[in-house]
Amino acid sequence: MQNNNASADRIREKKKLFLAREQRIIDAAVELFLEESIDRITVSKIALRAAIGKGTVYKHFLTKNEILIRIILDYERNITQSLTKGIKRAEEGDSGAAAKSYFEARLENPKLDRLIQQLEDRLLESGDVADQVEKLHKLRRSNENALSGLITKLIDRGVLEDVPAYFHYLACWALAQGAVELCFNKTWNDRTDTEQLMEFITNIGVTMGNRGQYHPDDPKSKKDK
Amino acid sequence: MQNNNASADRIREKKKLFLAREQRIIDAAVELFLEESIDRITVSKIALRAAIGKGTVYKHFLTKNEILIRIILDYERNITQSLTKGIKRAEEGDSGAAAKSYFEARLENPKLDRLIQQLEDRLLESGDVADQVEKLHKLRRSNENALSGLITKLIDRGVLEDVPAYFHYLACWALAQGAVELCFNKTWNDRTDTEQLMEFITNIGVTMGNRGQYHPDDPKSKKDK
Amino acid sequence: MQNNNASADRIREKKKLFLAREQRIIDAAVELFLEESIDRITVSKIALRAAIGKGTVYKHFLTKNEILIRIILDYERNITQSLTKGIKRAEEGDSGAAAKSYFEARLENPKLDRLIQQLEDRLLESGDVADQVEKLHKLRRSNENALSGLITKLIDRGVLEDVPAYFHYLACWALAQGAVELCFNKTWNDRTDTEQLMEFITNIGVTMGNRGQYHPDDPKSKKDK
Amino acid sequence: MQNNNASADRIREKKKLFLAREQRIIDAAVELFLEESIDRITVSKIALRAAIGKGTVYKHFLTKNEILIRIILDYERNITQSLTKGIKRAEEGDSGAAAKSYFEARLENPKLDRLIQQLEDRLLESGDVADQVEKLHKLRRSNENALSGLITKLIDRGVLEDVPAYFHYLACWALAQGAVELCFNKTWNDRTDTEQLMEFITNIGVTMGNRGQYHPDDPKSKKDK
DNA sequence: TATGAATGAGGCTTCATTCAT
DNA sequence: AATGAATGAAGCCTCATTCAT
Repeated sequence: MQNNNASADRIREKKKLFLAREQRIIDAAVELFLEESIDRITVSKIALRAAIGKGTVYKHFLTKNEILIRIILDYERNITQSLTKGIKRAEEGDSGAAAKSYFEARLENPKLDRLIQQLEDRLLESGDVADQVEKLHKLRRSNENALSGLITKLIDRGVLEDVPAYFHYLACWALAQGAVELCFNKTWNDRTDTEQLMEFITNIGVTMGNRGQYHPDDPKSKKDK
Repeated sequence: MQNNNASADRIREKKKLFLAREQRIIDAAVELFLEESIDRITVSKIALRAAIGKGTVYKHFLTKNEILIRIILDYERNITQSLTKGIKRAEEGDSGAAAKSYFEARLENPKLDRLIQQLEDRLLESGDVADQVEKLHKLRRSNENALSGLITKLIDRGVLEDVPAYFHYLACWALAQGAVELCFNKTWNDRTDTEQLMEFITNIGVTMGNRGQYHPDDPKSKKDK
Repeated sequence: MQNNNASADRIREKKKLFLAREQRIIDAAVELFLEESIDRITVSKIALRAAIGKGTVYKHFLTKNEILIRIILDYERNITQSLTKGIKRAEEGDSGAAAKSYFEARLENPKLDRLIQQLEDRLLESGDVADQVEKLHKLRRSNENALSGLITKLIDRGVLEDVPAYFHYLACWALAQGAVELCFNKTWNDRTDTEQLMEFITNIGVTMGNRGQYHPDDPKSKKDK
Repeated sequence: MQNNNASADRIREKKKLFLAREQRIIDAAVELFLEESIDRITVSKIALRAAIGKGTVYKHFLTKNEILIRIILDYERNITQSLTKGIKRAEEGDSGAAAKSYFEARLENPKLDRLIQQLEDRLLESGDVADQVEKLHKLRRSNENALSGLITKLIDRGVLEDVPAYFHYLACWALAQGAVELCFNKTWNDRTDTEQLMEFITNIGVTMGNRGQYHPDDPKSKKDK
């Protein structure tokens, strides 16, 4: 009995170590990706940074791409959490809270957010890890569902423009995506007041799609304002 | 005399052929990039598609990256043209025309626009062709200057929010950038009504930053609406 | 404890194997270089001859040139050993021993010696591996220093002509260099008595620079003999 | 008749231009080889420097190697001339004149002499242009013959050691070869008094092989001195 | 006749992945 | 179980030579 306990403990202990090491790999990879050009990060370098053998990496991840998708998923889960909180606050009355939370989460560490986008580009093009990618899409769609209800209510209450709910959500996503890109585009990123600019954009994100701004097929819409 | 003319003609003819072939290389490259993962397009494949020898590519471009930057510059010049026309119309009275032109140009062929962004990412990370990249940035900054005057006037006339002119421009850039990304992000691009969505976003782009939507440091700003 | 020992043993064993393989690469390269034109030896061929994968070569040497410099250094170290012994014998009384040892070492395998010279030419022109080349020069200069003392003594004893010590050393180097070249110059190397010729030259090397043969600025010097 | 003359003139004129251009190619090649690493000189660069089209080079030389062998032959012919004069003077009484002329010719422009050696290395290894190489060897052997008579006389007169005549010639060649190498070997060529060193070596070349310095198979020979 | 654009074989190097220890 | 040496496919680029104009 005691033996069983002891061995069970040992197994649990090992599992914990194993998971910790897995996290070390992920962390090492993210660190390196943030430091240097993505193309120049090799599995060797990741192993070195994680202070384990190259072969060991392959005990945790079947391919290099599995590391990438894992990084992306971790990040997306983080975004989801923030968004969930925002939705909750929005349902409690603060109509812009969801969008705000979303923007803040994505702009909190724009460099990382951009990295994720780039990893995603590489990954989707490569074609493998299709099942993992599907997971990512499911996660995002679940966010969408959570939002849809909220947005529909806001449309009903006349706060938001009456277009399909996901128009609002995706416009928001697009602006956030672009804002992040903006932060790191070499053409623009020598501005000194990035912070205020991001605030400006966040505000646009929060108010865009509000009623009174979009009047399809109505040539007089502009006069209405 | 006749001889001179004849030989001059021949030389001109040759130059034309040479340039035509250069364009064939570019076209072949773009085609392939649009068809398949960027990483998987090799100089060999480009040459094959352009129906020329691999070595010939290097008569036209010093390195593979020079092909990429050339594609990007060609595209950016195209955008610039559209924008210039839009600015002109805006100055003739249609205040939203510049933003509209810009969005339309970038969303006309979103797949290509997205390709350009991705090529740029790759290129900047690679580090070489720095001088060509500088050209690109100059082109973009010249666009910015052209816009600044217009935006300033619109701010003075009270149409746009009173923030630094480039806030408006960059917000616009960011939304366009994100919209393009949206079109091809695998998570979202199975929608059927992408066109209307893009119209929705374009409209946001045209109206965003208009007065009455952004009230920094004013907690009551939302009530004002 | 036993485990530790066992694993330490295994590690040592591995290191030995690794070094053995490195030597195999070197040997294969030298073999090939001696068999065929230097230009035609590729990394692929070396790997093939060493019976390893092409990529493995790069685990041992950063570039192809590193293989070359390594061959050169190995050879130069060998020469240094012979020379050191010769200097020792010279200091024990046999005044010509140093020069003799040097000539014998370089003429022992003239084909190899010539290969080394050619590799060096290629290497210096290529420009990289500058630091390794510096090592080579240091090695040679240390030989020079070892000789300088000896030569100075011989000058003091009136055995050698009173010119800067390195005149003697470098004249010796030059003759040896030329003798090697001679062995393999296609114009001359169809002689049948190369061995006696080399003996003749070695003797010149041993006696050249002896007093009574060089009288700079002294028009009567020839009469003195 | 006049027509014939005129056309003959034109043909002669053309031939002259053709030969002049051929020389331009040779000169351009030598210039470039002296300026930069041999490997880095391409046919393109040579044509550019000679201010003609690349294709035109191939009207004059069947392959790149033919340019090399031509440079070598031109140089060797030059050496031959100097040597011939030296032999003449030697036969008029100045016994060391031949060796002296030879050394002076080869050390007059050591950089060029070394280039020739290097080109020869490249060429012989490459295997083609065998017939041209044969020409080179013939030229050298004819020099040898011219010398042999002289040397035999000097041996008979007791000036030179009684060994096969070509021993003397080849020892001389070897020392000259090595001296040139010495001038440009990176390990040694930071000396400041190269000129005196070369004078020292030339003197060795002139006196080496003189009677009284070489006593094969005679253990007492050293005491004789 | 002179040209130079076109060619493509072939070189060096990188790196994800495997597997014996 | 962890390791890291070994692998070889695949990429980019060079350049001697050809040939149509």
